[in-house]
Amino acid sequence: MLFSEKLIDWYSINLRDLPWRATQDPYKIWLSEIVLQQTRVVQGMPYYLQFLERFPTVFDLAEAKEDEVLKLWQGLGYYSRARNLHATAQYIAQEKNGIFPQTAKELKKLKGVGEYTAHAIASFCFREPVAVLDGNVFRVLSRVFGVNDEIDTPAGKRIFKDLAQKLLDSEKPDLYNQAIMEFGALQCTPKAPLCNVCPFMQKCVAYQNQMIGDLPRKKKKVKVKEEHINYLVLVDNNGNTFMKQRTQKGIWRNLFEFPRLESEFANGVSEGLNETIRLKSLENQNVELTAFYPKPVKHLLSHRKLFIQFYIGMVTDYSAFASLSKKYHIVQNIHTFAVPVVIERFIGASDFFNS
DNA sequence: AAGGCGGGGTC
DNA sequence: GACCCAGCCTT
Repeated sequence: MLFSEKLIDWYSINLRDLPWRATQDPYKIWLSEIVLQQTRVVQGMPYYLQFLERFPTVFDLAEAKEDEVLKLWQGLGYYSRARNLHATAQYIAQEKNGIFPQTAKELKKLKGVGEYTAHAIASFCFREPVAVLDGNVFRVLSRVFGVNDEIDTPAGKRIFKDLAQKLLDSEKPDLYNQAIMEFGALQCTPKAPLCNVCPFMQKCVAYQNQMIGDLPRKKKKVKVKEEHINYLVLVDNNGNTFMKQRTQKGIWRNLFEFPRLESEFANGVSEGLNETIRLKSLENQNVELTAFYPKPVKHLLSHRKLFIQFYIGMVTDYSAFASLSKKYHIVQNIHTFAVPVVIERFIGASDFFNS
Protein backbone atom coordinates (compact mmCIF):
# COMPACT_ATOMS: atom_id res chain seq x y z
CA MET A 1 0.00 0.00 0.00
CA LEU A 2 1.27 3.39 -0.99
CA PHE A 3 2.41 5.86 1.65
CA SER A 4 -0.16 8.38 0.40
CA GLU A 5 -2.98 5.82 0.50
CA LYS A 6 -2.23 4.75 4.03
CA LEU A 7 -1.95 8.37 5.07
CA ILE A 8 -5.27 9.35 3.53
CA ASP A 9 -6.92 6.33 5.14
CA TRP A 10 -5.63 7.47 8.52
CA TYR A 11 -6.87 10.98 7.80
CA SER A 12 -10.37 9.88 6.87
CA ILE A 13 -10.74 8.44 10.36
CA ASN A 14 -8.83 10.93 12.47
CA LEU A 15 -9.44 14.33 10.90
CA ARG A 16 -10.57 17.26 12.99
CA ASP A 17 -13.59 19.29 11.99
CA LEU A 18 -11.96 22.65 11.21
CA PRO A 19 -13.91 25.55 9.67
CA TRP A 20 -11.47 26.23 6.82
CA ARG A 21 -11.88 22.66 5.64
CA ALA A 22 -15.50 23.30 4.76
CA THR A 23 -14.68 25.72 1.95
CA GLN A 24 -12.60 26.16 -1.18
CA ASP A 25 -12.98 29.94 -1.19
CA PRO A 26 -9.46 31.30 -1.78
CA TYR A 27 -10.10 34.26 0.50
CA LYS A 28 -10.99 32.06 3.45
CA ILE A 29 -8.22 29.55 2.75
CA TRP A 30 -5.67 32.34 2.36
CA LEU A 31 -6.84 33.98 5.59
CA SER A 32 -6.61 30.70 7.48
CA GLU A 33 -3.10 29.98 6.18
CA ILE A 34 -1.76 33.40 7.16
CA VAL A 35 -3.31 33.10 10.62
CA LEU A 36 -1.84 29.62 11.10
CA GLN A 37 1.76 30.41 10.12
CA GLN A 38 3.88 29.41 13.11
CA THR A 39 0.67 29.27 15.12
CA ARG A 40 -1.23 26.39 16.66
CA VAL A 41 -4.74 25.67 15.48
CA VAL A 42 -6.25 26.26 18.91
CA GLN A 43 -4.56 29.65 19.16
CA GLY A 44 -5.41 30.81 15.65
CA MET A 45 -8.99 29.56 15.50
CA PRO A 46 -10.71 32.45 17.37
CA TYR A 47 -8.77 34.99 15.30
CA TYR A 48 -9.79 33.32 12.06
CA LEU A 49 -13.45 33.36 13.08
CA GLN A 50 -13.36 36.98 14.21
CA PHE A 51 -11.64 38.14 11.05
CA LEU A 52 -14.24 36.40 8.90
CA GLU A 53 -17.03 37.92 10.94
CA ARG A 54 -15.64 41.44 10.69
CA PHE A 55 -14.36 41.03 7.11
CA PRO A 56 -16.62 38.58 5.25
CA THR A 57 -14.96 39.36 1.90
CA VAL A 58 -11.58 40.52 0.67
CA PHE A 59 -13.19 43.88 -0.15
CA ASP A 60 -14.23 44.40 3.46
CA LEU A 61 -10.66 43.73 4.57
CA ALA A 62 -9.27 46.01 1.88
CA GLU A 63 -11.47 48.91 2.99
CA ALA A 64 -10.40 48.71 6.63
CA LYS A 65 -7.65 50.82 8.18
CA GLU A 66 -4.46 48.97 8.98
CA ASP A 67 -4.81 50.05 12.60
CA GLU A 68 -8.07 48.17 12.88
CA VAL A 69 -6.55 45.07 11.32
CA LEU A 70 -3.67 45.21 13.78
CA LYS A 71 -6.08 45.65 16.68
CA LEU A 72 -7.96 42.54 15.62
CA TRP A 73 -4.62 40.74 15.24
CA GLN A 74 -3.44 41.85 18.68
CA GLY A 75 -2.09 38.96 20.73
CA LEU A 76 -1.39 36.63 17.80
CA GLY A 77 2.18 37.80 17.23
CA TYR A 78 4.30 38.12 14.08
CA TYR A 79 2.49 41.34 13.21
CA SER A 80 4.03 41.57 9.75
CA ARG A 81 1.45 38.92 8.91
CA ALA A 82 -1.34 41.38 9.65
CA ARG A 83 0.30 44.20 7.70
CA ASN A 84 0.92 41.95 4.70
CA LEU A 85 -2.59 40.52 4.99
CA HIS A 86 -4.04 43.99 4.70
CA ALA A 87 -1.73 45.05 1.87
CA THR A 88 -2.50 41.92 -0.11
CA ALA A 89 -6.23 42.36 0.43
CA GLN A 90 -5.98 45.86 -1.02
CA TYR A 91 -3.98 44.56 -3.98
CA ILE A 92 -6.47 41.78 -4.71
CA ALA A 93 -9.48 44.04 -4.27
CA GLN A 94 -8.20 47.04 -6.17
CA GLU A 95 -5.94 45.54 -8.84
CA LYS A 96 -7.46 42.10 -9.31
CA ASN A 97 -11.15 42.79 -8.92
CA GLY A 98 -11.22 40.57 -5.84
CA ILE A 99 -9.98 37.47 -7.67
CA PHE A 100 -7.01 35.57 -6.20
CA PRO A 101 -4.34 34.01 -8.45
CA GLN A 102 -5.02 30.36 -9.23
CA THR A 103 -1.50 28.93 -9.45
CA ALA A 104 1.18 28.41 -6.84
CA LYS A 105 3.65 30.41 -8.89
CA GLU A 106 1.41 33.47 -8.98
CA LEU A 107 0.22 33.08 -5.40
CA LYS A 108 3.79 33.13 -4.14
CA LYS A 109 4.21 36.67 -5.46
CA LEU A 110 1.70 37.98 -2.94
CA LYS A 111 3.09 39.70 0.15
CA GLY A 112 3.26 37.32 3.08
CA VAL A 113 2.78 34.24 0.88
CA GLY A 114 5.83 32.00 0.72
CA GLU A 115 6.24 28.58 -0.79
CA TYR A 116 4.32 26.73 1.90
CA THR A 117 1.29 29.03 1.78
CA ALA A 118 1.27 29.17 -2.02
CA HIS A 119 1.23 25.38 -2.21
CA ALA A 120 -1.44 25.13 0.45
CA ILE A 121 -3.81 27.54 -1.31
CA ALA A 122 -3.11 26.12 -4.77
CA SER A 123 -3.76 22.55 -3.67
CA PHE A 124 -6.74 23.20 -1.39
CA CYS A 125 -8.57 25.61 -3.71
CA PHE A 126 -7.46 24.54 -7.20
CA ARG A 127 -6.14 21.02 -6.71
CA GLU A 128 -2.76 21.90 -8.14
CA PRO A 129 -0.40 18.96 -7.42
CA VAL A 130 2.12 20.81 -5.25
CA ALA A 131 3.26 19.34 -1.93
CA VAL A 132 3.27 21.43 1.23
CA LEU A 133 6.35 21.48 3.43
CA ASP A 134 5.78 22.76 6.95
CA GLY A 135 6.97 21.76 10.41
CA ASN A 136 4.61 18.78 10.45
CA VAL A 137 5.77 17.46 7.10
CA PHE A 138 9.45 17.81 8.01
CA ARG A 139 8.85 15.76 11.13
CA VAL A 140 6.79 13.01 9.50
CA LEU A 141 9.11 12.54 6.52
CA SER A 142 12.31 12.69 8.55
CA ARG A 143 11.05 9.96 10.88
CA VAL A 144 9.21 7.61 8.53
CA PHE A 145 11.95 7.70 5.88
CA GLY A 146 14.87 8.29 8.21
CA VAL A 147 16.02 11.52 6.62
CA ASN A 148 18.59 13.12 8.89
CA ASP A 149 19.41 16.16 6.79
CA GLU A 150 18.94 19.44 8.61
CA ILE A 151 15.54 20.97 7.99
CA ASP A 152 16.73 24.58 8.38
CA THR A 153 19.40 24.69 5.69
CA PRO A 154 18.83 25.20 1.94
CA ALA A 155 20.51 21.86 1.14
CA GLY A 156 18.39 19.96 3.64
CA LYS A 157 15.20 21.69 2.54
CA ARG A 158 15.89 20.58 -1.03
CA ILE A 159 16.04 16.94 0.04
CA PHE A 160 12.72 17.18 1.85
CA LYS A 161 11.11 19.19 -0.91
CA ASP A 162 11.92 16.57 -3.51
CA LEU A 163 10.80 13.72 -1.27
CA ALA A 164 7.55 15.48 -0.39
CA GLN A 165 6.75 16.12 -4.03
CA LYS A 166 7.54 12.51 -4.93
CA LEU A 167 5.16 11.19 -2.27
CA LEU A 168 2.31 13.52 -3.15
CA ASP A 169 -0.88 11.98 -4.50
CA SER A 170 -1.28 14.14 -7.60
CA GLU A 171 -4.88 13.06 -8.02
CA LYS A 172 -5.83 14.27 -4.56
CA PRO A 173 -3.25 16.89 -3.61
CA ASP A 174 -5.74 18.68 -1.37
CA LEU A 175 -6.59 15.59 0.62
CA TYR A 176 -2.99 14.41 0.78
CA ASN A 177 -1.62 17.74 2.00
CA GLN A 178 -4.29 18.01 4.67
CA ALA A 179 -3.61 14.42 5.68
CA ILE A 180 0.14 14.67 6.17
CA MET A 181 -0.12 17.86 8.20
CA GLU A 182 -2.90 16.46 10.35
CA PHE A 183 -0.85 13.32 10.86
CA GLY A 184 2.08 15.40 12.09
CA ALA A 185 -0.13 17.47 14.35
CA LEU A 186 -2.08 14.62 15.98
CA GLN A 187 -0.10 11.40 15.60
CA CYS A 188 3.56 12.05 14.81
CA THR A 189 3.92 14.78 17.41
CA PRO A 190 7.23 16.40 18.45
CA LYS A 191 7.15 14.88 21.93
CA ALA A 192 5.62 11.50 22.79
CA PRO A 193 4.30 10.54 19.35
CA LEU A 194 1.68 7.77 19.28
CA CYS A 195 4.01 5.16 17.79
CA ASN A 196 2.22 2.19 19.35
CA VAL A 197 -0.88 2.86 17.26
CA CYS A 198 0.87 4.21 14.18
CA PRO A 199 0.01 2.81 10.74
CA PHE A 200 3.67 3.20 9.74
CA MET A 201 5.06 1.40 12.78
CA GLN A 202 6.61 -1.38 10.68
CA LYS A 203 8.30 0.76 8.06
CA CYS A 204 9.14 3.86 10.11
CA VAL A 205 12.94 4.10 10.07
CA ALA A 206 13.10 6.28 13.16
CA TYR A 207 10.83 4.00 15.17
CA GLN A 208 12.60 0.81 14.16
CA ASN A 209 15.95 2.35 15.10
CA GLN A 210 14.84 4.15 18.26
CA MET A 211 15.61 7.51 16.68
CA ILE A 212 12.25 9.18 17.17
CA GLY A 213 13.72 11.64 19.63
CA ASP A 214 16.57 12.55 17.28
CA LEU A 215 14.50 13.49 14.25
CA PRO A 216 14.01 15.88 12.63
CA ARG A 217 17.46 17.46 12.89
CA LYS A 218 18.01 21.18 13.12
CA LYS A 219 21.09 23.32 12.84
CA LYS A 220 20.57 26.64 14.50
CA LYS A 221 19.37 27.61 17.90
CA VAL A 222 17.84 31.01 18.45
CA LYS A 223 19.80 33.43 20.55
CA VAL A 224 17.78 35.24 23.16
CA LYS A 225 18.76 38.84 23.83
CA GLU A 226 17.85 40.57 27.08
CA GLU A 227 16.37 44.05 27.04
CA HIS A 228 15.16 46.40 29.79
CA ILE A 229 12.33 48.81 29.10
CA ASN A 230 10.86 51.51 31.32
CA TYR A 231 7.51 52.89 30.22
CA LEU A 232 6.29 56.31 31.28
CA VAL A 233 2.55 56.18 31.93
CA LEU A 234 1.34 59.72 32.47
CA VAL A 235 -2.35 59.45 33.20
CA ASP A 236 -5.06 61.82 34.36
CA ASN A 237 -8.27 61.09 36.24
CA ASN A 238 -10.13 60.46 32.98
CA GLY A 239 -7.72 57.81 31.77
CA ASN A 240 -6.03 59.98 29.15
CA THR A 241 -2.42 59.08 28.47
CA PHE A 242 0.41 59.55 25.98
CA MET A 243 1.22 56.88 23.43
CA LYS A 244 3.16 56.61 20.20
CA GLN A 245 3.03 54.26 17.24
CA ARG A 246 6.16 52.24 16.57
CA THR A 247 6.80 53.08 12.94
CA GLN A 248 10.41 51.91 12.74
CA LYS A 249 11.29 48.50 11.47
CA GLY A 250 11.61 45.78 14.06
CA ILE A 251 9.59 44.41 16.88
CA TRP A 252 5.93 45.42 17.26
CA ARG A 253 5.99 47.59 14.14
CA ASN A 254 2.90 49.83 13.86
CA LEU A 255 1.66 48.87 17.31
CA PHE A 256 1.36 51.51 20.04
CA GLU A 257 3.34 51.93 23.24
CA PHE A 258 3.93 54.42 26.04
CA PRO A 259 6.86 56.84 26.00
CA ARG A 260 10.08 55.16 27.04
CA LEU A 261 11.89 56.87 29.89
CA GLU A 262 15.22 56.22 28.25
CA SER A 263 14.26 58.06 25.11
CA GLU A 264 12.73 61.00 26.92
CA PHE A 265 15.36 61.57 29.56
CA ALA A 266 19.05 60.97 29.13
CA ASN A 267 19.33 60.44 32.85
CA GLY A 268 16.11 58.53 33.28
CA VAL A 269 15.89 55.71 35.73
CA SER A 270 18.18 52.86 36.39
CA GLU A 271 17.15 49.41 35.24
CA GLY A 272 14.47 47.90 37.42
CA LEU A 273 14.41 50.81 39.83
CA ASN A 274 11.72 50.08 42.35
CA GLU A 275 10.88 53.20 44.22
CA THR A 276 9.18 56.51 43.87
CA ILE A 277 11.22 59.00 41.94
CA ARG A 278 10.85 62.56 40.81
CA LEU A 279 11.67 63.78 37.36
CA LYS A 280 12.13 67.51 37.72
CA SER A 281 13.18 67.75 34.14
CA LEU A 282 9.74 66.67 32.96
CA GLU A 283 8.43 69.93 31.58
CA ASN A 284 9.20 71.51 34.94
CA GLN A 285 6.16 69.73 36.29
CA ASN A 286 7.92 67.81 39.01
CA VAL A 287 5.80 64.74 38.46
CA GLU A 288 6.08 61.95 40.98
CA LEU A 289 6.59 58.58 39.33
CA THR A 290 5.76 55.29 41.02
CA ALA A 291 6.66 51.87 39.77
CA PHE A 292 3.45 49.96 39.07
CA TYR A 293 4.82 46.49 39.80
CA PRO A 294 7.09 45.60 42.71
CA LYS A 295 9.62 44.43 40.15
CA PRO A 296 9.83 44.57 36.37
CA VAL A 297 7.60 42.21 34.41
CA LYS A 298 9.45 39.46 32.57
CA HIS A 299 8.07 39.07 29.07
CA LEU A 300 9.44 36.20 27.00
CA LEU A 301 9.53 36.12 23.23
CA SER A 302 11.17 33.55 21.01
CA HIS A 303 14.19 35.76 20.48
CA ARG A 304 14.12 38.15 23.44
CA LYS A 305 13.82 38.30 27.17
CA LEU A 306 12.25 41.60 28.12
CA PHE A 307 12.18 43.18 31.57
CA ILE A 308 9.54 45.88 31.61
CA GLN A 309 8.59 48.34 34.30
CA PHE A 310 5.68 50.76 34.13
CA TYR A 311 6.13 54.08 35.91
CA ILE A 312 2.88 55.83 36.77
CA GLY A 313 2.70 59.59 36.93
CA MET A 314 -0.64 61.14 37.81
CA VAL A 315 -1.13 64.48 36.08
CA THR A 316 -3.88 67.07 36.11
CA ASP A 317 -3.19 69.13 33.01
CA TYR A 318 -1.96 67.57 29.79
CA SER A 319 -1.52 70.94 28.12
CA ALA A 320 1.48 71.51 30.35
CA PHE A 321 3.42 68.80 28.53
CA ALA A 322 4.02 70.68 25.34
CA SER A 323 7.09 68.95 24.00
CA LEU A 324 5.76 65.50 24.81
CA SER A 325 2.54 66.31 22.98
CA LYS A 326 4.46 66.94 19.79
CA LYS A 327 5.85 63.44 19.69
CA TYR A 328 3.04 61.45 21.28
CA HIS A 329 -0.70 61.09 20.81
CA ILE A 330 -2.95 61.91 23.69
CA VAL A 331 -4.88 58.67 23.88
CA GLN A 332 -8.40 59.01 25.24
CA ASN A 333 -9.61 55.45 24.73
CA ILE A 334 -6.62 53.20 25.04
CA HIS A 335 -8.69 50.10 24.33
CA THR A 336 -9.00 50.96 20.65
CA PHE A 337 -5.24 50.89 20.02
CA ALA A 338 -3.27 47.81 19.06
CA VAL A 339 -0.63 47.20 21.73
CA PRO A 340 1.79 44.39 22.59
CA VAL A 341 0.45 41.73 24.92
CA VAL A 342 2.65 42.89 27.79
CA ILE A 343 1.10 46.37 27.59
CA GLU A 344 -2.40 44.96 27.24
CA ARG A 345 -1.87 43.00 30.44
CA PHE A 346 -0.71 46.11 32.26
CA ILE A 347 -3.78 48.00 31.04
CA GLY A 348 -6.01 45.24 32.35
CA ALA A 349 -4.24 45.12 35.69
CA SER A 350 -4.46 48.87 36.34
CA ASP A 351 -7.49 50.90 37.30
CA PHE A 352 -6.60 53.98 35.30
CA PHE A 353 -8.19 52.89 32.05
CA ASN A 354 -11.12 50.82 33.23
CA SER A 355 -13.51 53.27 34.77
C1' DA B 1 23.55 31.53 5.06
C1' DA B 2 21.97 33.84 9.03
C1' DG B 3 19.04 36.52 11.74
C1' DG B 4 14.66 38.96 13.02
C1' DC B 5 10.05 38.49 14.09
C1' DG B 6 5.27 36.95 19.04
C1' DG B 7 2.99 34.58 21.83
C1' DG B 8 1.61 30.42 23.90
C1' DG B 9 1.75 25.32 24.86
C1' DT B 10 4.25 21.20 26.44
C1' DC B 11 7.50 18.47 28.79
C1' DG C 1 14.83 26.07 30.22
C1' DA C 2 14.35 23.95 25.67
C1' DC C 3 11.62 23.04 21.92
C1' DC C 4 7.81 23.67 18.86
C1' DC C 5 3.81 25.70 16.24
C1' DA C 6 -0.33 24.94 8.72
C1' DG C 7 6.76 30.48 7.83
C1' DC C 8 8.15 34.80 5.69
C1' DC C 9 11.21 38.44 4.90
C1' DT C 10 15.49 41.04 4.98
C1' DT C 11 20.32 41.34 5.00
